[in-house]
Amino acid sequence: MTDTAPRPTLEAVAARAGVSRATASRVVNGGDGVREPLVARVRRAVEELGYVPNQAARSLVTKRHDAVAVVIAEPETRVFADPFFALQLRGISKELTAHDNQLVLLLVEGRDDHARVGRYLAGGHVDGALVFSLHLDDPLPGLIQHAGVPTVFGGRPDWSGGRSEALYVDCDNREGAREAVRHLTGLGRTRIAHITGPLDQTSAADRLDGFRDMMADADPQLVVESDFTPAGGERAMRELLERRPDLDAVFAANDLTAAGALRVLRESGRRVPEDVAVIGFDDVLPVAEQTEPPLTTVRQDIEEMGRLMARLLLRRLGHRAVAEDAEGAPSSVVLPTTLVRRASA
Amino acid sequence: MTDTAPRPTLEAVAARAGVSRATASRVVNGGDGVREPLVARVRRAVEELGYVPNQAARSLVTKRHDAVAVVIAEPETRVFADPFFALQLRGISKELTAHDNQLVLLLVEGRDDHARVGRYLAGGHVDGALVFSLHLDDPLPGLIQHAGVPTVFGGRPDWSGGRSEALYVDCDNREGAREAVRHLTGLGRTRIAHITGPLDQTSAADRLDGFRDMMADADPQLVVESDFTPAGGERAMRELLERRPDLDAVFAANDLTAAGALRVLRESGRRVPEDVAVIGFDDVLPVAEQTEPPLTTVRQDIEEMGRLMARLLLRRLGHRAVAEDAEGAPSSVVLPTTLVRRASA
DNA sequence: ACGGGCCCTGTGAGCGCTCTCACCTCCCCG
DNA sequence: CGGGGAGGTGAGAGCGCTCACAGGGCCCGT
Repeated sequence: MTDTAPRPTLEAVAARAGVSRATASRVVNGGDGVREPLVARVRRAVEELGYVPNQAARSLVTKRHDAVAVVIAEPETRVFADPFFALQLRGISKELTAHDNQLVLLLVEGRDDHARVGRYLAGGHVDGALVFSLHLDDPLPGLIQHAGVPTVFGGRPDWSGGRSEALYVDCDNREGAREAVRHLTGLGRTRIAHITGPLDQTSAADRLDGFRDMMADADPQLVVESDFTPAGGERAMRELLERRPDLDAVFAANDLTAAGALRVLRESGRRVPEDVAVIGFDDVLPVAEQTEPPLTTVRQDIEEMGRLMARLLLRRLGHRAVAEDAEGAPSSVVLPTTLVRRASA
Repeated sequence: MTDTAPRPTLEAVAARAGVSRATASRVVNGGDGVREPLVARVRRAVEELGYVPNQAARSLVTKRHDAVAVVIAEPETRVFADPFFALQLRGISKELTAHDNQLVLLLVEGRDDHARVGRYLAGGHVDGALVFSLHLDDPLPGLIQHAGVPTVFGGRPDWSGGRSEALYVDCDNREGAREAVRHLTGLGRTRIAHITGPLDQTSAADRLDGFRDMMADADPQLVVESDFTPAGGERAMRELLERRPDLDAVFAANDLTAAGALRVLRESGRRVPEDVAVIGFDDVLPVAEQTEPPLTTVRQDIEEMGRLMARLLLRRLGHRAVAEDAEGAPSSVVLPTTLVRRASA
């Protein structure tokens, strides 16, 4: 089956163009230092033969793979409900594609899987890795560190102390949260609740910190931990309503959670935003625009974050075309957030 | 930077174990035909040295890559709103991982991108491809055909005539649609509307066919084309309500569309399911369970479909471990659907 | 007790590419 | 008009692995 004729080699191209393999190679790799007539002849031979370089052979000698692994460590919960990763992936894909790098997707499914991923990364199959969604106790960073694979993290990784040189791209979760609360207080709300994300993730923890920055002496009852899912949002909202039926605003740690909260509020007969103002985080369009009422939320440019992650990694890997538009050593990036006003607050 | 010590080679392992490179290789690849004491010695050497085979060198001689491309050709619309692809990806990832294959993700972003993908596939970087979401006029199948890359499609590809040997995995869209309508008529509904998906996709077309099978002489006004998105669902529902305010049921081509329709119905003051029964398709949990009311829908096992696609491809590629549990030539698979009753119909 | 065969192990070639280095051509300057 | 140098090109090695094949030990049959 699939008995494709053997693909032409550089040798064949060289022969057809009447040059040496070395010259053919030079042309294929940009053609610097080869005189014009030869360049043209080789190019034509490539064309006619439909030559495509054998990446394996090339990697064998260059030790580069032009491939980057994307590690997503949390398929259970978020990935499939939240367009968040999909958007980042898209940004990453665009950037990698633009620089002729491949995207190898590694979905980590469970505890044992970490070992597999570690082995893979250590195996030197890819030039670098883009890693997402680390929980506090995640063994992955350690493994990666050990593997010595250049890495950029999506979201500030949490490793209290040490290894602070890790590169990451994040949005300013803390300031975004402050902005949300500021908006709520600006609306005259005083009994503002916060439904957090899983606090073993820095994004959730940072947002909580931002909330506390503004609400230092609020009733601790007004904060309840959740998990970034709609169902979790519902649960948290019910809990909140029970504890403090008089609350007049809710800052949910992400849009999905807000959607769940909104539903419970409606059930309970509250009007949004009249009785309770609700604000989310992320501005994931299909969610934020489709809630009832449409969600006021803190926007982060997710796709751009993906793009930046890829760009950072490529620079870290010394990719020429990427390095030129930015000098100096690559460093982590924290993007600003913006408040998007819709109807819910 | 990242000046990792050079990774050990097979040569090093062989030396340490006191055997030849060939024997070391045999052990690394399963150890058949090597006597026990040697196997153990080599294994230990591998362990101690932390040896990982160089995939590039291996591929260079075997011409296998143990990597499969996943091509998703529609990032604009669905991928990011619909957990559909994410779920399939997960199934695919699990299956590939189980057989030590890598997943190379190719997101196709536009017209020009097709060429890039075609080139990549033709380049022989991967052993096979899993391709999603083909529109009628998609050039991709042609390119792939041309590239001679073993491929399995997600969803029945549409190429009227020819190339019918193409492998695919799909659910029984037509029968699923019939089942939906059957349920609705069973509820005593007679003025049943259908909001389709984009009709240049076979899944949408097949569902429409199924609808027509049951509603042969329905008012053609009751069918309106949409695009599988919530916003599209809203638009379609409004249109429908204008055309036939007396409709008493809606079969939406997917859950997202149904969610949009539900919202418009509520706005218009209709009660669901009392005034209008609504049924979706897919049973994408975060959507179907979270609508108001929860959505009755036609379930397809999306993750399983992904798993099957991968398995089919692996068999097609002659993967031993996969071939054993199924005899004969691999053939396309059409999975049954099941009706999931919730509150909306 | 001896030869044939089988099983196991090692040797060597070569996958397709890049890269170093030597060589050769031409140009320019003295 | 000749020599030095720069720029262009080619030869050859070798990346790390697998695979065909050769060769050597051991067991069995007679």
